[in-house]
Amino acid sequence: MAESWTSLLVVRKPAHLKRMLSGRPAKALAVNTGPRRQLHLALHHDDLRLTQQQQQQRVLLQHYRSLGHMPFKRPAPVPHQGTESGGESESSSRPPPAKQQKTSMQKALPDTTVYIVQAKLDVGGISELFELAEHHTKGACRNAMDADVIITAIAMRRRLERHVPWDIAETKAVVTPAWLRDSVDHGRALPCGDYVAIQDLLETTVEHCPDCNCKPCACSDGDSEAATPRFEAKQLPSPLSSPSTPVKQRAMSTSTKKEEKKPVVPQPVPEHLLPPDPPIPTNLAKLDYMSRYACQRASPLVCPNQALVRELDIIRRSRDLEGEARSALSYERAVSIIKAYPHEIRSLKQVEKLPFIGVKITGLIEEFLDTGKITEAQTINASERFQTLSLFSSIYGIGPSTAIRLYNLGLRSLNDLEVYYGVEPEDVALQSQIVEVEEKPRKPAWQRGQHKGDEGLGDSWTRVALGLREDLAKKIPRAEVEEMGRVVMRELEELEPGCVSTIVGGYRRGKMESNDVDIVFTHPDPSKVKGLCKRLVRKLHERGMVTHVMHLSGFHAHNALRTHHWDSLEKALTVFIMPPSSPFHTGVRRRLDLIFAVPDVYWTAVIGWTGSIMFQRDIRQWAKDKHGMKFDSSGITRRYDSKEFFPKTEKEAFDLLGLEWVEPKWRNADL
DNA sequence: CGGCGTACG
DNA sequence: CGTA
DNA sequence: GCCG
Repeated sequence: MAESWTSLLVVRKPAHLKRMLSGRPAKALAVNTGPRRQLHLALHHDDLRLTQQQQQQRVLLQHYRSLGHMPFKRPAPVPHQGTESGGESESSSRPPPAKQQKTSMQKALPDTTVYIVQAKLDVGGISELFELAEHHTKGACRNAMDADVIITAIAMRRRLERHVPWDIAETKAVVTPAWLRDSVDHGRALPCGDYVAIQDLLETTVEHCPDCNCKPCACSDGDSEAATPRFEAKQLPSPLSSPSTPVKQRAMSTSTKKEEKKPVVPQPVPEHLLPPDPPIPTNLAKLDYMSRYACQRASPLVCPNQALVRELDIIRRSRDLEGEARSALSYERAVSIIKAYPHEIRSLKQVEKLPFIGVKITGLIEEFLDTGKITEAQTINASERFQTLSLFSSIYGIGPSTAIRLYNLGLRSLNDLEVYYGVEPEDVALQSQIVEVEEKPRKPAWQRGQHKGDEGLGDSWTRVALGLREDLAKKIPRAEVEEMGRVVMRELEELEPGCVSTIVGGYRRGKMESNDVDIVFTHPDPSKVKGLCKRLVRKLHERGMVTHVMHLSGFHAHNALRTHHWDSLEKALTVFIMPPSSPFHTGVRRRLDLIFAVPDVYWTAVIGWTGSIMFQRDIRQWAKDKHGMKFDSSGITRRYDSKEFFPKTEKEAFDLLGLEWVEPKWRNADL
């Protein structure tokens, strides 16, 4: 069913290239137009000898270079990083860009109000147009109806109709972005006929063009808020919380102040769906750092033995990458138990009694106590193999198995991967603009790869992921996480007033920087929730804030007798980009996960998505071992009679399982 | 020696 | 297999 | 790799 809007948008590096696409006719370009196809074929066979592979690689690389494009700079293969708690130093945490400089120059179009259709524009283009609009016109308005001129990169009527009602479009000049640029350059409105965006609208566009004679502006002043591309966002510099305090968002019951006509009383959100006020403190004395369950321990973000834990985690990651999942699990547990140990470890005796510390790991700790390091970890970390596998599996969609396969093929760098997956120089250039890719009914990865066959080498999905990596590798500062929450909430509020949300994930556990943003939503009225996820994603997508949808699922309720209610959640895994109107706009794309839960399972969803992974795992384990209950993010079920429990608050869920209350900031059971 | 969290695409 |  |  109409997945048309689900199409993926590939947006890249708008910065310096955006000018280039100005006059060009809007045109969708397939990612997979590969004159390079043949070249891939040579690589499709797994069974080629390795040396042969490497030769192929070399040939490709040479070819690549001969094209004269040095495929954009890559962040140096992260030597691994993260020092102490204050180990940012990333360029990512730069302050929000100062708002555009107010020029006092004469406006080229002082009486013209424009409406900018963001669809099909890349971020750079959007922000450029908004800036032009702000500086050189009367302003950009929020509703097409209020504008004199509509600016769009869309060329097809059907497509435009999704964003602007046709009958309104017929009363405006509808032009391409080039019109605004050129008009600004010329210091006056140019004839719109030359820039008409959609042929069907040529006549009306000419008729309503603000060139030559000055028509009265149609944009009502009543819409002052929208007239200048919003400054509201910066109003609230997020007094939100101290770094380690978890933050939940309240539904802003004050939605649209102008519309209060209906007897639809803005019914207050039920207390229990909001975070407890005052927050519930953790009784550390009741927790037990010796417990086998992470959910019974207090695990701080940074522990007294952080250096040791980091060494062990290197080994853990290595085991994971090498496919030794079980071994990795043991290291994970060891890390976890040490993370909760409240003192600096000075002697082996302190450690020997801890669970999950066996022979092997005791030995490693002993070495660490003696020498301050663990040789095995150092060796691993210094190895090309480890560094490369880490790098490869940092790409979304590439896990340990694929990483090893690629490594065995002789690939070593992202550049190699790009060649292998057929990212071409022209693609790189293309990435500055919008590229549409059909959402293909692609077979899942586990069905390809089964030895021989096509391996899905030219897999456009992986290419997209490669292109995104540079951005997604960057950490997200807390303040930006909060802004993302606000921005998304604002859109949701327009869609369905009265929603409640909690930003979960590492952010909620107090991390200063996050790798992604997870938000759990609900609405007091359960019937309002169904389909909301898709609707929100669609809206964000139309607004240009969601550029990719990597996964989208609705809930199947308790249908098949198979497994009961599994997934009474809707979730969307997306790529988000801050709108240009936000003071936090940087153009860096971020992973954003949206989870919609009916109110009954809201708090279990929040618990589940708050993590950490080990904490979550052990909650499940605890629920099973001690209570014969099954816990997951969509509910708590008693195993013998399948009775479901729906805790009304987060604390109630802990009570139900006989667990001491543990604040999110004490749930950092993983490194 | 079996089990290690669990579900989904 | 990869992701949450 | 560790536990029961």
